[in-house]
Parts: sequence; structure tokens; C-alpha cells
Amino acid sequence: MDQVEIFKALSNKTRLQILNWLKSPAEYFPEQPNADFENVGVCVGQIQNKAGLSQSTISEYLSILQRADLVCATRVGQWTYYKRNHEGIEKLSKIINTEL
Amino acid sequence: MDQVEIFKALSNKTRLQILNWLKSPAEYFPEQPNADFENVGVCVGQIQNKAGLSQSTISEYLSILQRADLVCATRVGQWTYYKRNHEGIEKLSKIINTEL
DNA sequence: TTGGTATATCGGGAAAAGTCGATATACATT
DNA sequence: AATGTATATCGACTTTTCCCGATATACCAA
Repeated sequence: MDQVEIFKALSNKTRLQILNWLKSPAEYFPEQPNADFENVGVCVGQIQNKAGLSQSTISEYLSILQRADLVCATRVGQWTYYKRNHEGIEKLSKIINTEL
Repeated sequence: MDQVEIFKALSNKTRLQILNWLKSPAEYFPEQPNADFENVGVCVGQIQNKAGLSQSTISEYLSILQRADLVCATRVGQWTYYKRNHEGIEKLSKIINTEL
């Protein structure tokens, strides 16, 4: 993953918020039936409700974050759950400390 | 400084390169008369030569980096020297590790 | 003061990102 | 099979970013 693409992914207020919300799903989202926040993450619809942007926009934002390895997705039935990608975030931290 | 603006400043290959070149000026730039790399940094013209983009573009890029507190400028005579802003970069590192 | 050099700012055209509504796809239920 | 729900993708429009050349500003030297 190109460093530029990672920083572009982070260059948007809503995407930064999403990343932050996903740090403490239970704090920011109402409970989800049949899906554990810690396990799979939060589904697109919940994130969309919270962000207040259109469904298509949020879906695209999540895939931008995913391409940057900042979140990862799990499909379960008709839902896609997103959670933080700790490896990718850790890698970014290393980039900042060594390559920047 | 808004986090988004910091990440925007980093969302460009040339700007990332500049930041990297400024880590080891002696390695990337020819010697400068009357100005110590460590002290004041590297002047705009040298950065422009190395980057191969227009003077106006580089001048703007440097001010974008400056607004994000990633570099700082010192004017000496007709030259403006830019160097890394260690405080700002350190602050970014903290943001990544705590707020992201 | 005139001219020369270094940098900054301005105005603009092309490319990319932000964002939407509409549509497609995938899955579940009846 | 038909309908309903969740998400992804598409097409379009607006705003922002990229990058340039031209011009302005600041400083220096003769």
C-alpha cells in the first residue's frame, strides 16, 4: 500500500471519525443483534446512521479505509461488518516514526 | 492545526519526498554557501531543482507543509530556508498513537 | 536608482475527491 | 419464485487539489 493512499484515506473528517468510533463500538453504536462488536465490528448501516451521509458515500468511504489497510471487513449474511485493522494502523505508526 | 489538514499535507508524493530529503540535507542537496543545513535548512531553489516541479508549485507545497507544522522557515536575505519541524512531527506521531 | 536574483502570490485549466440518487447484487424469508 | 433488506457500484455534478506561467514582492549589488 502506497503511503500517499494511506494519508489520503485519513484526509477526511468523516473517515477519521469512523476510525475513532470503531475504537469503542459499544460507546458509539446501539447494540447489534447476532453480532459481537469485538468479533466482527460494526455493520455499514449503523455507521451510516451515525455519520449522517448517504449509504453510497459511507460504503465508498469504508472501502477507501479498507484499501489503506486501516479497517477490515467481514461479510455475514446480508451484513458487512467493519472493524479496525490493528496491523495496518500499527504499520502506519511505524511509517511515521521511521520513514517520515 | 486540524488533523485533516496535516494528513492532506502528507497526501502528495512530492511533499513526502521533500520531508524525507530534509532529513539528510547533506545527502540529497549540493552544498550551500553561507548557510548551514543543520541550522536553517535548505533553500527553496535547491528543493525545486531536486523535485523538478515549477518554482510556484514548490513554494506552495512548502507553505502547505509549514501550515501543517511539518516544516519551518527562516528567511535570510533573499533566501528562505526550510527545515523539518521536529515538534510538529512528534505531535503527529502522538496523534497517530493516541487519537487515531 | 536600476537591474538581478529568490521567493511568494495570483489566475487558470486539468485531474481527482466528495457526495448524491439510482440501480445492481447478494442474501434471507415467505 | 417473489419480495424485502443490506451493501456495492454507477453516473453525474460540485468542490478541491495539482500544477503551471505570469506577475508581484523583497532583497541585494552596482
